[in-house]
Amino acid sequence: MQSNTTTPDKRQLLELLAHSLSAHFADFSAAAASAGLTAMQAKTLTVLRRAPASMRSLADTLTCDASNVTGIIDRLEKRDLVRREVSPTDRRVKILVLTDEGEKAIDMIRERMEQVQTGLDKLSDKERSELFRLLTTVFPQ
Amino acid sequence: MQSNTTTPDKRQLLELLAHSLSAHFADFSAAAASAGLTAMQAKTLTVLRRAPASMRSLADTLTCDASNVTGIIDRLEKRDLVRREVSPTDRRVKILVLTDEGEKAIDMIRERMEQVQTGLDKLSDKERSELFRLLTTVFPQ
DNA sequence: TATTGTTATACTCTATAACTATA
DNA sequence: TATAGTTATAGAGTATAACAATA
Repeated sequence: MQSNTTTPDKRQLLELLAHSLSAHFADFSAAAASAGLTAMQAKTLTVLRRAPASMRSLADTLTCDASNVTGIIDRLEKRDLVRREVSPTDRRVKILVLTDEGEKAIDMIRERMEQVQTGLDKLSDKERSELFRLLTTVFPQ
Repeated sequence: MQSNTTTPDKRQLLELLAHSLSAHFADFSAAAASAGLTAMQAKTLTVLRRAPASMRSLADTLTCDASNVTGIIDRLEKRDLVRREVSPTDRRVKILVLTDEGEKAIDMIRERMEQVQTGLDKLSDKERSELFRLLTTVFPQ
């Protein structure tokens, strides 16, 4: 079986990527909103779900200025989703830890995403592997 | 040649999509910033580059409330990148048209994106076609 | 001296609700 | 009445600069 379409050029692929990622972001925002969170707050919880982090390293991961993280964490801490702890080795550093409620919130959002993103279910195992490989090539980790 | 990796599950694909989204958005924001624009302003110019649109339809395309569009267009119009015209058929409707300078700005950003997104250059024609097909399947237009 | 985190400031984006002018 | 667009308001994210505490 052979495709009868011509190879898409770089511009077409960029437009499709923009559209696809935009759709993904809309879904993520909606999933976050279903837990009463913004996309940025949900992303922050996702990062801290993997491992606790300092304010500094969180700012690097979120690629935003450190001054922004203060406000983001303030709002999450006010809702008992995140806890600030003082580092035992460097008293300047705050270690950010997810509370049990914070873990529950991000796990719920992640489940919601798996329910909503039905497009991925249309792919065969072989196609999933190929999409994974291609995206990793285009956006190296 | 055969891959020795197992098929990624849905969660892994979702995480990769999130990572790709972040990387692409960071690149787009940087490209927009190089023209002194925010990502939202650049996206607005991208939409209007295809065809003029009313405030209402632009709000639908940007998936935000109509009240936001007023401010976004205010700022773009103040810099002579966009022009409001009154619709000849319905005097309530404003038609948004890109100025020559607005066209120049978004074309420059698009060129910058093509230079920056070098990941796509790593793909063969066949891989580009396959990525296009897979993304269209997962995120239908 | 350098780094971590915070505060102050200003701007943009966001949704909601109330308003106007047209249809 | 219903729709298109605006205004007012409040909250969230953003960068910059200045600051205190600690290394």
